[in-house]
Amino acid sequence: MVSPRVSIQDVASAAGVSSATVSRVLTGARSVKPDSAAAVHAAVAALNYRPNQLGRALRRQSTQVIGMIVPSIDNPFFPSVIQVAERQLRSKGYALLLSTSDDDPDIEAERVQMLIDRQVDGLLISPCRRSASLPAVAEAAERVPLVQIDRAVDADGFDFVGVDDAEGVRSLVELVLGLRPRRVAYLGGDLDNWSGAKRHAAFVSLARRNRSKFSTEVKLGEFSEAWGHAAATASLAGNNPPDAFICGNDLIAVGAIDACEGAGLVVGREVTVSGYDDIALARMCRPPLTTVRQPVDQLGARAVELLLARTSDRHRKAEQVLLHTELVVRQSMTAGPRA
Amino acid sequence: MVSPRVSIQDVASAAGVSSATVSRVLTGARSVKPDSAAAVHAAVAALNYRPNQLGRALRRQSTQVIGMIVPSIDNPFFPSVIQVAERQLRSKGYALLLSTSDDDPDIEAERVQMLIDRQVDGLLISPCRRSASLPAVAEAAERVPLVQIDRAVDADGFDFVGVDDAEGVRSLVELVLGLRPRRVAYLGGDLDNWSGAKRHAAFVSLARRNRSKFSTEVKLGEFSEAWGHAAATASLAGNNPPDAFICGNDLIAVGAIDACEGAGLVVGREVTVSGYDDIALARMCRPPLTTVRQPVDQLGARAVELLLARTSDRHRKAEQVLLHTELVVRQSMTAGPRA
DNA sequence: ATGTAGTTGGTAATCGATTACCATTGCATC
DNA sequence: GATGCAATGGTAATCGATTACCAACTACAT
Repeated sequence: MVSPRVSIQDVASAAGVSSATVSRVLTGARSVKPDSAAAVHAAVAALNYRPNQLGRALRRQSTQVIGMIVPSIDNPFFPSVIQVAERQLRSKGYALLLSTSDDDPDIEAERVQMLIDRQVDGLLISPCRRSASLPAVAEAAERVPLVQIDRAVDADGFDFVGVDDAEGVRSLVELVLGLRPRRVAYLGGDLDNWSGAKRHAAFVSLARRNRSKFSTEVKLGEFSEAWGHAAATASLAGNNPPDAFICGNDLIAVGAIDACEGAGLVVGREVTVSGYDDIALARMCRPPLTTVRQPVDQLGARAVELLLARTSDRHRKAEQVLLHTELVVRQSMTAGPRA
Repeated sequence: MVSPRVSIQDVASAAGVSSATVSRVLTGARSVKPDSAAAVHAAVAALNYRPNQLGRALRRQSTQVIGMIVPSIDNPFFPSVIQVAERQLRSKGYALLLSTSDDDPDIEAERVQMLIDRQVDGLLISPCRRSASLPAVAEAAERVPLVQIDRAVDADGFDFVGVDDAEGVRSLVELVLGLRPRRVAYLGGDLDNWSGAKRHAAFVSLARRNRSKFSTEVKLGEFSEAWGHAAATASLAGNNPPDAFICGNDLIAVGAIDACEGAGLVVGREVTVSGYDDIALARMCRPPLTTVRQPVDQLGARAVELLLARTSDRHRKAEQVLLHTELVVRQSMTAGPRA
C-alpha cells in the first residue's frame, strides 16, 4: 500500500547508466544516445519514478513557486484575484503557495517570512496596511521579487498593480449628482488601508467641490457587511439622515441596503446605495447593487507579468500600474430621476 | 538592494564554530555551551540568517507542507473550508499549498501529481468526480497521507470527512411537506459528483415515499447560479410548473429565485426555494435563503485531525466521518402556512 | 592514578537532484 | 596518420541543511 521512495540513483542502476545520464534524458539538458535514452525511459516507467522537486530546487536555486498573501479569503474579491493569478502563473510553469494575513500586520509579516524561508521565487502581496505593512514588504522585496496587488504600502520603489480608485469614486459621485441628493454618506474602510484611503480621499475631494449641491457625512470602519449594517443604521437614526450611501466596497453596501430596508426605506427610490468591487454578490442581492467593477482579470494578469519581469531583472525600475474601472449601474442606484 | 544569500556555513564562520554547532543551537537538537550558543545567536542576528527550508526538508524528509485541492474557489463554500483548514494546519506547524482542479479530473490528476512531486507531507482533497477522480486519489494515497473532504470517490479505503447529506435533504423535505406542495422540483448537481449524487439519492427516496402527497420533477446540471436560473426557468415554463424548488446548493437556489421573480412569482409565498451549504450569500440575498448549513468548522478541523492521525500511522484503518447538518429557515421557504 | 559516564564540538555522510569537468570515442580534415 | 571537434557518458562537486559518529575533555567514583 505504501510505495517505496525511488530516487534518480535507482533509475540509473536499473537502466545501467549513471545518474547524470538519467538527469540529462529527463531534463533534456544535453543530447543522449537513443539507446541510453530508451533504457532510461523504460526504467522510469518500470519504477514509476518522479523527480523530487526539493532536490532539484535546491540545486537549481529556483523552486518555481510563487507565494501570495491576501488579507482575507472571506471577501470574495480576493478569491477572484487568486484564481486569475493562479491560472496565469500555472501557464508559466509556476505553482502558487497561498497564505492569508487575516488583516493583521503581525501575521502578515510572519507569513511573508515563512514564504521566503521556503524559497519562493517571487511574492504577490496585497498588504493589509499602508504603513504597518511597510517593514515586512520592504524586507521581503530585498530578498525576492515582489509585486503588490490591489493594495500598496505608502512608499515608492515597489511594483504595484491596482485600480484607479479616484476614477471609480468619481464615476459614482457623478451618478449620484444626477439624482440631486440632499445628503450623501460615505461608508468606507479604515484609512490605514490603501483602498480605504484612496477611495476616501477621492470622495472627500469631490464632496468639497460639490458642497453647494449636497451635504455629506463620512463614517470609517471595516470592509464587512456587519460594519456596513451598523454604520448605515446609525446614520439613518441621526437627525439628518442621508438619502444616498456611497460605500467603500460591496460588502459594506450589502449591509447598508439591509439597514435601509430595516428602516422601512425602499432602496433605489427613497434612498440609493452603491458598492465597489462588483463581486458576484452585487449581481445577486436585492436590489442588485450599483457598483464599480475592478478589472480582476487584468489585475491578476498584469501582476504576474510584472513579477516575471522583475524575476528576470532585479534592478528594473519599480512600476505602478493603475487600471481603469467600470461603472456598473444596477437598481440600487439608477441614473434616471427618482419618483 | 538585493541581499546576498547567507548559509549556515557563513554563520558558522562568523561565530567561529562549525555548522553542526549552529544547527544544534538553532534546532535545539543537543545542548551546546552557553558561550558558543551566544556567539551563534550573535552571528545569526548580525547576518540576518534564516535557515533554508529546502535544505532542511531534503534532509529531514519532511516539508511541513500540506497540499489541498478543491474543485473551485468561485463557490464560496470552498474558501470557508480552506480558511478553517489553513488555520488548523498552521497551528500544528504546517503550511498549506493550495490548488484548484477547475472541476476537471485531468487537471485534478495533474495537480495531485504536482503536489506529490513537491513532497507535501499530506493531501486534503475534495475530488471533483466520484469515479473519474479515483485513479488520481488512489495513486496519491499510496504515496502520501490523504484525506477527502466534503466529497469522496466511490471507493472504500480512503479517509473521508463529509456531511450527512441524507439528513440535510430529509430536513428540507420535511419542511416542504408542511407546506402541502403540489409539485416539488429538485434542481441538483451532476450525479458524477459525490454531493450531487448523495443529495439526489436522498431526495428521490423521500419523494417516492411521499408520492401520494406531491408530484416531483428532477433536473440535474451544474452547481452554478447560471444553471439554476436556466433550469428553474424551464421548469416554470412547463405545463405543470412546480410550487417548490429544492436546490442542490445555494448558488443554484439563487439562480432559481431569480427565475421565479422573473416569472412574476413572489418567492416564499407563491413558490418556495431552498438551497444547501449556507454560504454568506444565502443570508444576504433577497429573500434570504432557507438552506442547510454545513458545519464548515468541524469539516476542516476533523479533516486536519484525520490527516495528522494518518501521518503518524500510515496503516490505520480508513475512517469515514459524517457530520450533522443544521436546517436554517429563512424567508425563501418558511414553516408557516402559506397565504 | 584509572575507569566511566556525560558534555561538547567537529568531520563527514546524507537527503536527491543538476552540472562542471574530464575522458573516451568517432569522424572529418589536412 | 596526426589533429581537431562534436557527441556522449561518467565522476564528483554542489545546493543547504541535519545528524551519525568519533574525539576530546571534564567530573567523579574507585
